[in-house]
Formats: sequence, structure tokens, C-alpha cells
Amino acid sequence: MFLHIDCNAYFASCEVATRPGLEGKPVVVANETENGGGVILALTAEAKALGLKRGTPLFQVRNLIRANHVVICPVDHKKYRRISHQIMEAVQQQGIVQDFVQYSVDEFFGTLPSDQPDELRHYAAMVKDMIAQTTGIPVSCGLSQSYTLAKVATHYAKHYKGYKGVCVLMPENRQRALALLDIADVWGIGRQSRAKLYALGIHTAQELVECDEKTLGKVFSAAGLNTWRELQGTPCIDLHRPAKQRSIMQSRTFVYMTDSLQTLEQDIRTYAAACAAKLREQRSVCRTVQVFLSTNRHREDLAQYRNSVGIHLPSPTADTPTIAKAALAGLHSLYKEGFLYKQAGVILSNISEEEGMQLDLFSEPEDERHRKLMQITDALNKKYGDDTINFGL
DNA sequence: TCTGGGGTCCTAGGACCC
DNA sequence: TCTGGGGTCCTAGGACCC
Repeated sequence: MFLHIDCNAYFASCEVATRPGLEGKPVVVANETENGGGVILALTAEAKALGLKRGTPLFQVRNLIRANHVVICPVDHKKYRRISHQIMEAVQQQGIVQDFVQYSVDEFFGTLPSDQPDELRHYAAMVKDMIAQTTGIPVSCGLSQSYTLAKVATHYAKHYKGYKGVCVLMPENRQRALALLDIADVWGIGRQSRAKLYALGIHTAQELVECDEKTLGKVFSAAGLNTWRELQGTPCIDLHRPAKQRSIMQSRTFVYMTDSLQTLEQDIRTYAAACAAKLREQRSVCRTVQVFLSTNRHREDLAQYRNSVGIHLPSPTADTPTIAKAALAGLHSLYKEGFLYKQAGVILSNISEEEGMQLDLFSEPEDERHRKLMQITDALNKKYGDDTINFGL
């Protein structure tokens, strides 16, 4: 049977687990900026009880937060990655879960070698308790015959206290569980698919299961049909993914709007450098540098403009100056005067392994010197902190 | 005043080939 | 009236995920 492990309110749980005195308090994690911007990214049960919700801009709930002494923690992705790694190692060491894979920072999949509900519940509870003990993170577990059904099970484990964090979905109780589940809560059904399915009169997961393939084919692509099969208990999702990222992105929504090319250049340089450092960290090189630029889409009263461009590099590289130069060239081709910009970013794609990388005909020994320079700057930044040394381009 | 920041995969259509 | 018929590769954008 397939097992799904989902951490509860992950970012908030990490803060509670690592910062003394937060237990039992309403806590929200937000990407707060100096200016009071930002949105709620995660919240504890106590914060949810106050009516706060994920995705809400902080400025809309300032009074509620003040009146109830809600603790606001700034988002700390490094910490969450570290704890995620601890969970992974602990589960692997425990040895109960097989085919264990990390799906995201707060979700894991695996299998358990049994088809007896009681036995499955017992094993999953052991995993769950072990994670709580070693890391302080509460998790919910779902078990069923496919990844998608396991996630349905986790949904129930999370939302109904009676399950005590572990739900096993067997063929016998599957129909009932799916009949009570809105299709929007099914993994793989997003806003667009939901709207189309609603239009067909399909509202619950069970109605989706009962739909015939031909009808669905008109609405769904290959991925959607896989979801449909998984819901019927036929596993067909492969989670085997390359260990390394296929694209690397860095972007920001600015505190202020700006029309200054110089300011944008500054930001793009910073993003390009950060992307390049990440790229080198995973020992990869890229061939394409994409840049995008956007005005404030929430300001309907202002002229809107958004655009992106991809720059191809003559040869794969992880060299900061080369990547930054390409990104700036991209910015210059995108930039138009007369708009107030609110967001910009850099994406590296066409990523391959550094080993055996293809040099082009005209690459020079200079490249070797660049590589050494990168190694030294990365080592310094690792040792003394991220911004110890930068490039004056 | 103020509205996130990452990722993945798939598909349609354009450019090009013979 | 009518204006080949296949292919491949690449890219931008859509849809989804957390």
C-alpha cells in the first residue's frame, strides 16, 4: 500500500518546534517586508481558530493580530529545508517505510508491505510518533492503493480528529470517502479543471471516478486521465525525478514600484548572481537565462506591461558574470519607459551536469580561470555568510 | 502604505527539414 | 473550385504543485 506523509502547518510547526515559548500560541509565518507588506504563509491551529487564513495579506488583518497577540515569524526556508532533511533521515533510519521519496519540503511518499488495515495503521502510527519525537513536527499519514488515493486518505486524517492522524483507505470505504470529497480537493485538479468538471455536473471525486474516459478526454489531458485512474486504485504516477533541479529561479515583488532602469539593473544583477550560486551548488551549468518584468497587476488604474525573454548562451556555464551579463541584456530588451514596475526575476533553464559539459568550439582557457574564481567566491560566502563577496559587474 | 516565491510537466503552434 | 504531405525540434505559456 502507498503511504503519504504530510507535515501539519509545516512552516508554523517548524517555528514552534525550534523557538521556545511558542507552543499553544497563535503563530503565523509570513514573508513580511520592512514596509508592512507580505502575506500569511502558514499558521498554527490557534491562529486558524482566530479566523486567520493562509494567503491573507497582513495589512488586512493587522488589528486582529494585534488584539490577539499573534506571533509573526519571518519565513526561514533554510530552517525548513534542514528539518525536512532530518525527517527524511529519521524515517530512512527507522526502516519501516519502503521506496521512500521526498515529494516536497513537507511531503513524503513511500510504501508499506501489508494490506491489513490494522497492521498499516500500526506501522504508520509508529512512523508518525517517531517523527514527532525526533523533530517535534506533527504529521498526518494516509494509506491507500495509489499515491492520489493516499493523499485523499491524508486529507481525512488531517480533517477528522477521530483518525488520530492516520487514515487507511481500503476499497471497501473508498466510495464513501470519495463521495464526500470535492473534486477541487483532489491532487491534480486545479482551478481550471474544477471549473470544467463543474460545468459537466461533476462535483465530487466519486462522480469523477464514475465518469467515462471519453467524456473526460475532452476536458483532461494525459495528466488528468492519470489522476482519474489513480482515483480508481490503479497506480500510474511515477515520482522518480532527477535529483537535480531543471530550472532555478529568483524573483521579488518590490516594496515600491519603480520606473528606474538603474534600480531594475541592480535587482536583476542580484538575482542572477543568486541563481548562479545555486546552480554551482548543485554542480550544474545552464544554457538559457530568462528574465521577466511586470507592473503591479493589482493596480488597475495604472498602465500594465509584463513580458519575458530568454537569452541563449553560446556555451553552458555557471559563471556569475556571464549569466549576469546575459540577464542584463535581457532586461534591456524588455524594459520600456513609462511603466511602474513591481516585480522582476531571473530563471536559469536548460540545465545540465557540469561533468562532461559540452564546450563550444570557441571556448577559451579564460573559462578555466572563471571557474576557479567562482570556486573561491563560493567558498568565501559559504564560510563567512552569503553576502561576503560579490561581483562588481 | 500594503497583495509570495519557488518549482514541474505538458501542449500547441511556429520554424524548419525533406 | 484549386495551392503536397509528412516529419522534428523548440519555445512560450498554461496548468498544476508546494
